[in-house]
Amino acid sequence: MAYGSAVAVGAFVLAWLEYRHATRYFSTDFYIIAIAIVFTLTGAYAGHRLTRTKRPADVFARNEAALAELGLSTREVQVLELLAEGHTNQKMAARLHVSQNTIKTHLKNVYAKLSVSRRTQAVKKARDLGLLP
Amino acid sequence: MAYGSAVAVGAFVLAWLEYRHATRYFSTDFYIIAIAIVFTLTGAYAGHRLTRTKRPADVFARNEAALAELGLSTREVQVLELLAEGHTNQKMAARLHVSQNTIKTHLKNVYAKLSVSRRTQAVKKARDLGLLP
DNA sequence: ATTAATTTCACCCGTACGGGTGATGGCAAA
DNA sequence: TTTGCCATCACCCGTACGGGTGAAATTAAT
Repeated sequence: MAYGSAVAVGAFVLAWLEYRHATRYFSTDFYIIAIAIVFTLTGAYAGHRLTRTKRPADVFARNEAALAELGLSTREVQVLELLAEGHTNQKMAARLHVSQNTIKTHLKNVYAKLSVSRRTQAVKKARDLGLLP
Repeated sequence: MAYGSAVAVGAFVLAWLEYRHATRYFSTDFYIIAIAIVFTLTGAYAGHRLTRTKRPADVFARNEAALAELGLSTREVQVLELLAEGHTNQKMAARLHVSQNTIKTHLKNVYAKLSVSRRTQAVKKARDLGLLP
């Protein structure tokens, strides 16, 4: 890839410099310094390309430890996710095919386990604990 | 720093090699290749150190473009931030030294500008737009 | 100087939400 | 089998919240 190309270019430059070297047009020191500079830059570019972290495909990993410690059930986590999406109790009920009262019950349990009293606080705390993206 | 040290070491190696070069112990090609390798590695290290992004101290950069496009005022953004913290209208009012009615007014404007109707939705949308961390 | 945007505040109304209590059936572990 | 957790649902009560309207003071731009 890019590194290979860079190495190829470097090799070419090296060969070219050696050819010129044979003509004794410049001093040996000049060639050595030139080579040092060229390869430093080549290496810098390669180092940059090869070691930079790839971010885009950043996948969320739920903090299962915190989840277990809090004792949140699967249903409660589902409600928590819908909560973070900004849904009303009504829409959550529709989404999970249960009554609003059931949603309210789950929410109360979530609030209790997260030690909060309002939905925005629940979302924030869940996010801080790594329970939500 | 690290780059400076690397350059110093490289310079030393260069000097050392030149010294040895004077003795004609190895061929010129050997020195050139050795220098190429050393500087490639030095450059690779420097390139890695200098261009890698510092993730740990990841600073949040607000999406000013979206902010301007939505026409959110500074006060409205402040309320939005407190909202994301999970505060009630009462606490927001206390924090900003204004009445709850003022907070409610700001919130209404925020909702209108974000095209949402509830606080959790506002927080989610603001986050998606890069207005909040 | 007039206009426009911002910030502040008030009142009313209706609903969404939070808190408490209690109840049912299922399912799994002790 | 009994104990405990989970999921489901209901009712009540009170407050927080959302929506509408209106308005005054301040500041910035025209």
